[in-house]
Amino acid sequence: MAKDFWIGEVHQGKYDDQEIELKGWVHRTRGSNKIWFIVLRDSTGLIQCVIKKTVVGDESFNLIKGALIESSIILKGTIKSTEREHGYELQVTNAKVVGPVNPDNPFPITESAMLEAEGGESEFLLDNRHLYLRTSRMTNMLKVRSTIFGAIHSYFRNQDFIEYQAPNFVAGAVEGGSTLFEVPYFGKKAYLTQSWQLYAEAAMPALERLYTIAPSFRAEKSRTRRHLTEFWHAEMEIAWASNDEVMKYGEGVVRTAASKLLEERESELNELGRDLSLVERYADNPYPRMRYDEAVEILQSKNVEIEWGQDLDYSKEKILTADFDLPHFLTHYPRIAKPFYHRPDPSDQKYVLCHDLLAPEGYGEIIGGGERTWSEEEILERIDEEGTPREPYEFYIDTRRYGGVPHGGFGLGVDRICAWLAGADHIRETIPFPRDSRRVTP
RNA sequence: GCCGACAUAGCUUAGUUGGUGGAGCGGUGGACUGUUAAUCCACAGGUCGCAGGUUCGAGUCCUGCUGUCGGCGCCA
Repeated sequence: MAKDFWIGEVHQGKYDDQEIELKGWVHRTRGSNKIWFIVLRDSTGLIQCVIKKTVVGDESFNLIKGALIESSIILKGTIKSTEREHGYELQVTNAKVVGPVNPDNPFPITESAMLEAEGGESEFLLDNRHLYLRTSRMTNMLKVRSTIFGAIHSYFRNQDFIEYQAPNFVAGAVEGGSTLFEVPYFGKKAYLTQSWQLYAEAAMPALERLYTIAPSFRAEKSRTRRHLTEFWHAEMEIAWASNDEVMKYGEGVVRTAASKLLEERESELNELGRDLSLVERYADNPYPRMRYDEAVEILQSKNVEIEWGQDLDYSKEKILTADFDLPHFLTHYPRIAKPFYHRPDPSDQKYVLCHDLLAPEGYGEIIGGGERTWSEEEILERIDEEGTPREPYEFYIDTRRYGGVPHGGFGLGVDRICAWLAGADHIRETIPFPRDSRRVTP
């Protein structure tokens, strides 16, 4: 039953003139009543298979001719290299249909639906996401995504970080309570987590260097190409580290993801229409750093209405990053613009020791992080000044009561990195079953 | 929460000042011995998102609803 031969291997020249058996799905068909062509797909590529009536016999020929698009089939034959378009062909001697497609209900994703997909994602393709996954665009994107997830894991593990899991059901918010998903919990209320961070800080004194890749949930009615209600969040937390040191890891993990893509997914990126020289630039260059104050000055010089103390929203980020050809770290935001867990800068208490990493090409913020408020006194002051109740954070404050140390971390939007590095038009294109405020199906 | 669009066959869509809804893809039948989004001929496929209204007559005009898409705020 196992599958021994892969289309990708054929194109590497592994089976020239050999007899092999290919298992896969019908991508396209054409032909006459004497010769039939099937472009066969498997997870590794496409190959044209040639079926001649004189070779396989009338019965077999007619059966395979009835295999509609997306039927699963097994074809046995000989691999021949060819001067024609496909490089290699399978000269079929034996054909078998495994899972047919009923002509009354053919595969719904047609050329016309695919043409639409080049520009964006139609309602129809979102409704038929489970079938759209089989198309080359989605397949390429999922391979790119896998490489990025792998790169994040190996980056942290290679530096002795411990992968650590936090609960997804939580009692309180990390920030601004309005974006929590509430779920019934045996007569009580629980929430879906927005971030691993607070639980990571609890384990920081035990593990010192820790990371995760996990889903986070935000009940924001955001309708943008950068937002999902369920997104994959890569987070890290490290003891004894300053804002600067945390940023080095942020830069490191992003550049590692970019170079892994160049190593492993060049052809996929090409097929997705990505300009590889951009990805190379993101892999090979250090990311500049800029203080919030400088960013405000730049914006003011461009006649953008902004006052000191305002957070940088996306419309301002977009103007700021328009001239950037690399991701930039923005640091030292005003204390009043950031939540309580950010540590005030000891050299000027108006600022916090934090950073956002802003991607170029309009992809916006991909990392948010910084140094944490770590003394008991300071965390209580920050919680009170924000008007946040203390009770839900008692466990968090305890981290400071028993041997608090300087520490920091960041959260990285993995789907956003995928969208940016792959050059996707929408974050939805990078995740198999996207969830937003209007869609939880399929 | 706010702003702006759109909804016609399984899919992509055309539809004029309101007058019996067409095409391409996909499907079915047929033709064709090397096709490349194969080609050619024929056929099937429609409660024009839903509910009201105006009118002799509504896919088309008006109102409401629903759904979807795009953008803002919020963030990763």
